Amino acid sequence: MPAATLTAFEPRKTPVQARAEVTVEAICEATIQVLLSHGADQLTTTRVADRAGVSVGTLYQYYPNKQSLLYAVMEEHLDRVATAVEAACEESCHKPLAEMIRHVVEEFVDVKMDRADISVALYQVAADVGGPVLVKRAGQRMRKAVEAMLQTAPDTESPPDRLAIDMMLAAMSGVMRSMLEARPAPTTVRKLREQLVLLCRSYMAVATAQR
Amino acid sequence: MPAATLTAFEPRKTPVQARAEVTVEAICEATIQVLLSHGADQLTTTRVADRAGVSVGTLYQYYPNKQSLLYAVMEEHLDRVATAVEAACEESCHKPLAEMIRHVVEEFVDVKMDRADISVALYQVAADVGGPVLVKRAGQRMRKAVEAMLQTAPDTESPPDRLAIDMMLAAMSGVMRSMLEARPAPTTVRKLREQLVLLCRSYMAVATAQR
Amino acid sequence: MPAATLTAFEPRKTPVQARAEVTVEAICEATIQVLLSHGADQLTTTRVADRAGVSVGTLYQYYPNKQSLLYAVMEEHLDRVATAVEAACEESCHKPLAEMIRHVVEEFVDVKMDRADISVALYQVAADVGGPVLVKRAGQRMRKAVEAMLQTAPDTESPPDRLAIDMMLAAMSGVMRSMLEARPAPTTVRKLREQLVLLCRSYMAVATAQR
Amino acid sequence: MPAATLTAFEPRKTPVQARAEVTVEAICEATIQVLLSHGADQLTTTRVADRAGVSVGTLYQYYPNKQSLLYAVMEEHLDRVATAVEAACEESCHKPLAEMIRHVVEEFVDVKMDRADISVALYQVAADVGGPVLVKRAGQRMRKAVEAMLQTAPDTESPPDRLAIDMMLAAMSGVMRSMLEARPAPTTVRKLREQLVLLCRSYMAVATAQR
DNA sequence: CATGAATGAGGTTTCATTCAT
DNA sequence: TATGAATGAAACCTCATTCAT
Repeated sequence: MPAATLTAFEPRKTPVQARAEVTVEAICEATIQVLLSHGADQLTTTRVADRAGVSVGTLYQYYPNKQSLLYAVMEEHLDRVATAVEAACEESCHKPLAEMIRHVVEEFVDVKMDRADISVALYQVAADVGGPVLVKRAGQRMRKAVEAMLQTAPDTESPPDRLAIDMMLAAMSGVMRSMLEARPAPTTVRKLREQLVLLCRSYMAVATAQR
Repeated sequence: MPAATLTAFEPRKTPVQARAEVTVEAICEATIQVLLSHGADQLTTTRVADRAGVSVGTLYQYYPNKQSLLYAVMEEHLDRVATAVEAACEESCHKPLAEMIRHVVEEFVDVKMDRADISVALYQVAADVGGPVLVKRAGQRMRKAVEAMLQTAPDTESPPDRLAIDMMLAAMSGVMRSMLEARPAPTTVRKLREQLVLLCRSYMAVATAQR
Repeated sequence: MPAATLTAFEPRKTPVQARAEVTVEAICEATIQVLLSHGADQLTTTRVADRAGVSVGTLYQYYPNKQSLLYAVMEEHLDRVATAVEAACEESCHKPLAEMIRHVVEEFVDVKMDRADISVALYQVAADVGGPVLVKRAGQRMRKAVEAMLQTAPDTESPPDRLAIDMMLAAMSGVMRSMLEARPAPTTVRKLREQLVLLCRSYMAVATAQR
Repeated sequence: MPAATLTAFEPRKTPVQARAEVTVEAICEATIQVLLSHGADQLTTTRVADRAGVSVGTLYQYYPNKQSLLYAVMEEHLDRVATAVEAACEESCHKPLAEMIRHVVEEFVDVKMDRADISVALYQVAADVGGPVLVKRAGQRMRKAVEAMLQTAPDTESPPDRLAIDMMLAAMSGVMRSMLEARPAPTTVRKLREQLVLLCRSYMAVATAQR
């Protein structure tokens, strides 16, 4: 995959007028809808524009090409997730380790489930150019946030190292993905979330003790 | 995504002559190479045929369409993984829980790393039609194998339930994926593998105690 | 031949802008030209587009597939013929039988000869999916028109039945076809037309007497 | 349609061995079956070979190309029809005009209906290269035969001219075609055949009187 | 700014035909 | 002679993108 400068995916212009704001939002939402209803390989710019109720020309006013559209949707989603995790981390500083983990895990699961449709839709394009980079970037933000939080844990002398945190986050992603693809009932979601808390806690406990 | 009969992905004919056998293998291998060198959206049947050193026509003698090609490669890979895990489970019956987990996890990591190229390549097409189904199927095989193995653990009265096993497998997949995408050095692989053993062990311990 | 929904041949969209109107007409005309110059099996969408002076893409904006193109041309032609016959029938109501027949036959021959090129071209595709249906439909329109006309003949007590009218129409078609394929000189056309009038008149006379 | 030497359609070799005879027959029959079950545009050499129970290679032993296959089937069919008409003509020499017509028309209808499947199947390919020529040739044979027969009619001083005979034959073809495509019940066939006799008789009467 | 007609490169797939076995 | 794997030209059709209105 020839790396193609990532700047090529930046949106073309930031909407200034209110009307434009609405249009952009509609296009993003339409992208997700099309992704879910037709699949990644059936996603065409015309279809997205149709769904959004605008013409192709208009779509190209805001996004220089198809990739940038997917890139933007993905970026926004990952940003929302990373931001939520960061917030949870900050709120949980200085609390006991077990509580920290619970908060972070629950927040992570909730923000993903909140827009489960987007999460699922994006798995189809995550592997595209730009996807892995964005995922990595969001991962690093979360890693840093968790790391900082753990430093403040009152009941932990030597907090887990980076590698352990990455492990945990990777495990969380894996569980999340398998959950999303199974489209479970709300009660099941709660049960799984609880189990994920346990999984992360037990691993963090081990990873802490290790050092 | 209207489900489109899965039979549409079945290979067209099984080669009978010796040279045909070679051809089919070459096509599969070429598919992976192209996936890695050009990416999923640049994978064209012509390119695959070229890489395999045959004509497009020949490719279509064995696979009815592009999807079936990817489907076949994926199926084979997932089968290899599931089979390896099943074998590991069988071998570890009646051993202590900790040993069971180590064996299974190590086998899983090893079989994935053994053909890391394929694993990585397939992440790009896993979301396509047919992918999720195959993944689920392989997941179920592994779940059953692990479940059966755990029943024989001498040091565990009430083994973890299905949900817990699924959790663990999902976590393993997530960690594996993040590992593969980072393309780590062999020493790092070993360290990560060890950590994954710890993660699974600790969770299994908790999940067992719970009941 | 599994019947394949006929709706699959409907034009894709009706042109709204003026230039589009021109484009569609050019494509239809080009189809006939290619049919005549290259034959049905050498008719390719690219060739038609070339001849029409547009790109393939444009062709596919208006016709969902190759068949629909031929279907449209055929439909228009048959409609023109059926309409002409219907008009002739209406005009001849209440006139003597002999005059009726003359008028209808002459109109039929003339409308076919008027666009002899199209008539000939379409014989090549008439057997395709959709063709027979359209032919039958046009045939029924003509049958009904003739039937209604004959009811008003002042010199005929019991007009010929459906079967006889169908016979006559079939005979007319057969003669027409053999005429068109022979590409006769205008004088010959007039002679043949006159003979066809005689043939139809004599048969109608017999068919009337019969009852 | 660039005329392409017609010799290109001649069968490759005449089978000498009995086994080959069977093979050739099977291929011809298969051609018709495929034409009827799949349509002209779905007729592929492989499909015909499959249906005939031989390999493509074998098919190409007897026919140099696809066209020659269709050509051969068509030629045989038209020959059978023309021969039947010629025979009928000869048998009817010196009989009264009305009887002549009845015999010829009935023979024509019967020989077509006898292998109605072939007749129908061939309408699909009649327009192809070679088709019109063969049709014309058969038409001429029939025209000559009818002409010769009419010369011997005891009750006709000046028999109809060529043009009139061609008219009649063309009308017969048209009626036949419309009959075949309607796939009528045997009783209907008899009724239609009787009507066709009337049509031809009445026209011949007129055409005779005219001179 | 918005529209949507037009473009055409390029992808998928078929199939007549050949030729080594 | 029969087979059927291999070929590759060429067909159909899509869709990202542009630009005149």
